[in-house]
Order: sequence, then structure tokens, then C-alpha cells
Amino acid sequence: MKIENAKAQMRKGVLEYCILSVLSDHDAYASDIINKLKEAKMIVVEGTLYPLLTRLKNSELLGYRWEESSQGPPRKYYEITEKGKEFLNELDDSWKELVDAVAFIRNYEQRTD
Amino acid sequence: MKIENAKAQMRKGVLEYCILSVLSDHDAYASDIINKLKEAKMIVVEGTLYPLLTRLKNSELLGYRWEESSQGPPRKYYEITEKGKEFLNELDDSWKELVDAVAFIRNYEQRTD
DNA sequence: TTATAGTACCTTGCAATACATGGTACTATA
DNA sequence: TATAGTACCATGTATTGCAAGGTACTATAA
Repeated sequence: MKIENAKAQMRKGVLEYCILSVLSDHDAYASDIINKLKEAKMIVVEGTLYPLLTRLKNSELLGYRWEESSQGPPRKYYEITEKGKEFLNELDDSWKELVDAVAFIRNYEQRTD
Repeated sequence: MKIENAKAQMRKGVLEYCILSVLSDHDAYASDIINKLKEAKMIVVEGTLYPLLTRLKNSELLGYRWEESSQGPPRKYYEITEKGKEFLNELDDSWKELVDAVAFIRNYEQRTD
């Protein structure tokens, strides 16, 4: 369905912004992050999240540590780095500019209706 | 520069939304569209716009007609179709959901600071 | 008439990311 | 020992923004 495809395209670039946001609040492991995003109605699956976390870690925007779990296998807790925080600020600016641009275009269109 | 790359990624999916918005207001040719988007600080170049207009036309979301110009070559005026208007509404909903999701995540993060 | 500038449109291949799919591994419990 | 629940992972596909190089029409200058 074409709108689903458009939604996926709109998520490109925004997901890393959201993940860095979630982690700037507190450290988390993958399942935590998925649940936090789900609360915001940003539905992300593991197949998307793990490669993205790896990419962010490789870019030194995130770090991680292993922690034992009282049940099940050990968990990989991710944390944002200083570099990640700086990048998050830049993403914040970019996102706001984009939202403003879209609002300008949409409001301009509706004003002339 | 990595932030420029992130910006390009954030524009994926959003550009077609903006272009359909611009054209739902009034018909336009490429240069018009580029200028309208520039007013909103959405910088788009021809190499991006022409393939996208072609894709939208092939998806029957847009139609076009040629019009002579008093100076220079003839111009291709694009217009949105009924199907395009319906899709624009769906894109509008999707965009708003995304913006709400991001706001939820960002506000949650700042509330706990 | 020819050459040039301005304007309009176009094609193609590359880079980057979301994600589906299939997989491995650890731990607790039966 | 086998199984269920949970956690993590790799890879290839699909899609779009866009840089780069191109063609073509029209008016104007030479």
C-alpha cells in the first residue's frame, strides 16, 4: 500500500533522531527503546532497530555496556555519548526547520482556499 | 557533513508531500515550485524535482499540460489529480502522526530533565 | 544568418536508510 | 535433555534525494 511506503520514507532520518532522544533521557536496551517509541506511536521493529543502533555506535554517537538480566540472556544497554548529544542538538534544529517548512507550505495552501 | 546527510534523509518522503501541497493550491511549472519551496526554506534543486514530478505523474497523482512562454521554451504546467488530492490527505495524516510522535518523544525527554 | 545567453526540461547512477527475513545464543523451566 | 521466552544479529531489497551531465527552445547580439 502506497501510503505505508510513504510512511516508511518519512521515517528515514527521523528514527535516529528519536532514538538519540530516547537515550539522552536515560540508558536503555533494545526492548526498552521499542516500548518507548511504541508509547509515542512510533512503531519500530527489531529488524530496524538493531542495525540502526549498530550504525550509531559505529559513528560514536552511542556507547554500550552489557548487563546481566534476572531472567533471560544479558542485555546491551546503550547510552548516548557527548558527540551524540551534540549531534542530537543538530538533528533537533534540522527537524524543527523541516516542520516549519512543511507548516509554511501547508498553511500557505490552506490560506488561499 | 553528517548533518547534511541527515537532512537529506529527513526530506525523503516529505518532498512529495510538499509538492502535492503546492500543486493543490494552484497549477505550477518546475521553476514556480522551486521558488515556492524556497520561500518555505525547503531548498530543492532541479535534479531532485524533475524525477519526482515524473514519478508522481506516472502514479497518476499529477497531470500536466504544455504552455507557451512569452520568453524562452514552453513550460510544463503540473496539476494535481483527484487521486492526488486523496493521497495528499493521507500524507497529511501521516505527517501529523509523525510530528506528534516526535513531539511526544522530545517532550518526554525534556520533562524528565 | 549564425552564435550565444537565458531558460526549461531530462536521465542516470550513487548514497543512504527502513525493514523483512532468517538466523544464533542465553536463561529458566518442564 | 528439550523447550519456551527473551535478547541480539546480519544481509539483501526497496525506495528516494540528488549530483552531474545532458538536450532543446527562444530571444538577442554579432
